[in-house]
Amino acid sequence: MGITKTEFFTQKQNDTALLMKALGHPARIAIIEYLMSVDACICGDIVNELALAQPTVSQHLKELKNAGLIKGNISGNAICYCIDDTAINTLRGYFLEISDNLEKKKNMCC
Amino acid sequence: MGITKTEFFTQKQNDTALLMKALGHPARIAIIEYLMSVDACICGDIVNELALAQPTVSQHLKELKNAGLIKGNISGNAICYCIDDTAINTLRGYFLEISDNLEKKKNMCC
DNA sequence: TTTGTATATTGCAATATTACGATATAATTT
DNA sequence: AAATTATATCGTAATATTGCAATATACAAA
Repeated sequence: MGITKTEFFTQKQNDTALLMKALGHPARIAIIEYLMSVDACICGDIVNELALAQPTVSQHLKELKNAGLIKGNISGNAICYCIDDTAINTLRGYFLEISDNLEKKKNMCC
Repeated sequence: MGITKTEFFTQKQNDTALLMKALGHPARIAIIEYLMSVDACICGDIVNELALAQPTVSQHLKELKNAGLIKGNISGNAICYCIDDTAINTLRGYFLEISDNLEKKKNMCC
């Protein structure tokens, strides 16, 4: 059907999946990496950086924003986007937890 | 168009996006968390766990496997799936790096 | 060897995503 | 105010994803 059955999963599982999904496109990875590499962060720079059309970049920025991965401040007639550390820290914690867990039961399986 | 323009991004960006995308669905998050929670790991258990039909679960397992997030060993007429720590460590490292980077330039932007 | 059990594959309908031209909005400059 | 600049939204075509019934495969047990 193409429709995800979110009702069968926990809130946390759905939230985690949404965060990961938002990062599941190279353009959005590139945006995050670009925002990480610069101090100033204006949307126009991202459009120039990405080799995608401006509406496409705008759409990707919107998805990152909806997921809570970036935040945008209006700054004159431009918009300053930057990474939201809350989401990043959530994901950092998530993978640290899995990694620690795997470390503990090394060679217990497969 | 619906087709991702991978040629505009680096190999690493595309690879990272594929890993993230594989985790961008609650069923696949649930599978990873289930594999983490148990010592034995047989596909049938996952089907019982998930409230999704067997072909659907099989498809999600395939995607996780293609992404390198899990590996499967044939064990009799069942298959033993478990988490591949290499991919998890890659993700852990990725988010640690971003997190560290954000820490450094605290309040530099937005 | 037939029957059962476990998993994968195929085929397809419903829905979502990607990309972008055209256009809208909103602040800035002239 | 008109023109310019920066970004968002709309509409739409192409493609991808999700989910599952039906079926195939492959091993195990009787």
